[in-house]
Amino acid sequence: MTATGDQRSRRQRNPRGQGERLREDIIGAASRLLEDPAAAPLSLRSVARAVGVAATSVYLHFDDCDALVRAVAVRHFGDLVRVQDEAVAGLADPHERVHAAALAYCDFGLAHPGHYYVMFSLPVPMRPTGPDGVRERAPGQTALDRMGDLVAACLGGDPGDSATTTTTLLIWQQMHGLVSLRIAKPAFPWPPLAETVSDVIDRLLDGATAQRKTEAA
Amino acid sequence: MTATGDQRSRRQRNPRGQGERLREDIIGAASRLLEDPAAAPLSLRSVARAVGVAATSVYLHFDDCDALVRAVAVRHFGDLVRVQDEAVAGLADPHERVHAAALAYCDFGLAHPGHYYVMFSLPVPMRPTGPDGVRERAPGQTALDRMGDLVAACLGGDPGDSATTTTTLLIWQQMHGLVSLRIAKPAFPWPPLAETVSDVIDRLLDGATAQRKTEAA
DNA sequence: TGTACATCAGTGAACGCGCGTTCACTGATGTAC
DNA sequence: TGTACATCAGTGAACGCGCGTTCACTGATGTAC
Repeated sequence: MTATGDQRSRRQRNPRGQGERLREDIIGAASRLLEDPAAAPLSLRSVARAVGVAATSVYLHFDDCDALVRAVAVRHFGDLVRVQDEAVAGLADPHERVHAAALAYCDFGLAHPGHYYVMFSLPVPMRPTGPDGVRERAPGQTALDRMGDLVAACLGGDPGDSATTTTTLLIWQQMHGLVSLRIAKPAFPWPPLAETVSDVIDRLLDGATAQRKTEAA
Repeated sequence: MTATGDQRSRRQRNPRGQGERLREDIIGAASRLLEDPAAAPLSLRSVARAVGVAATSVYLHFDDCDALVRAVAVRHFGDLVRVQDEAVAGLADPHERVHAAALAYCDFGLAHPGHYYVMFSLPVPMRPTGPDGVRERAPGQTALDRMGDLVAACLGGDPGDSATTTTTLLIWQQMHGLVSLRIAKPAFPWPPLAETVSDVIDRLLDGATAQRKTEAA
């Protein structure tokens, strides 16, 4: 119980040149408020209250609530990529690597349902154009590309070929369906997670190799 | 342009004994307001305005906004079952029937993204207990059971056996992932719908028969 | 070394709005006697 | 046949609340001369 543990107290002003630290604090507080997927929608004032700052101060770093939510999503997309990278780090077998990455994805989503919801379900467009009107890279693209590399290694193809991209998309859709349904319907009698993931990844990968054989014949 | 087309006009009171018709009108108006998944969250007052009725009149039929949203979801779960039944009606081949039902599910979700969102993504619990405290049947259960029957016919098993329920769940998760990601990420370069559905349903069904062979050997 | 000025990192009061919820009320239509 | 009463299907004003957004302001810290 330190003094900084009291979120309602007024926070001390940052020293000169450190104004960007408030930006990070705001993203952190918004992230905490978004942890519960069933909580009330985020408001500028609730974030300001959680940070211990005047409501107007949020405007110093974010145009509006959507911009803040996008920043939270971007931060957690980074976390997701990191978690998946760590999950496959010690593994050599390509199949094992795909299984591990898929399971890590599901674990991440189910451990942070509110953040997962913000990343993949909230109808807030992901900054389709940058400040110069230039189309930016979608923040989740890196996670998908990583999975594409793992699948390519598994199927013995290039990350860009048709079988790989198709199978990668199917895996993504499957993992997303699994996670978001478990979040939305917690009362449903879901089977154990690891078995389901292992089973379905095998089916999707086997389907790709079966198609390759048919095409070759 | 009839007089009834003006949603802002005050509506005429129902005749005696027909008070339940307002309930249907409220559900209809709420459904229309929920059509756009990116629209503002439903409010009692917006619904009352759309129906042309005083805000307090909504209370005559619904305890709160969540109860109304649940009623909208239940109505559309009924539509989903109907659409899937129609899709398989003329088909005899068990594989074709699963494919048709899966495609109908996706078409339904993509044609009504806002309603799909309310049914499967909104964190409003689906009336977990009835008025007597008795646990009620989840409104989406019928749709899932129907798919279970189709899959059972395809795999040559019972609707309740392990291979069937597992495969049915995987198909549901895949369809849900496909639909909800296309709704949430419309800018992504998605492949043609029918081909994707056909491909992945084959992979998931083939995986089940492959497992059965392995177990038998 | 002093001092005027600029910049930085915010603050605080005020606004109008839509919301959920409450309360007493209304006016048409049926029904008992 | 008349009339008092009950019921039905709503209405309308009012409340307090939290919200996004605006505007001018503050007070500490640096910097030019």
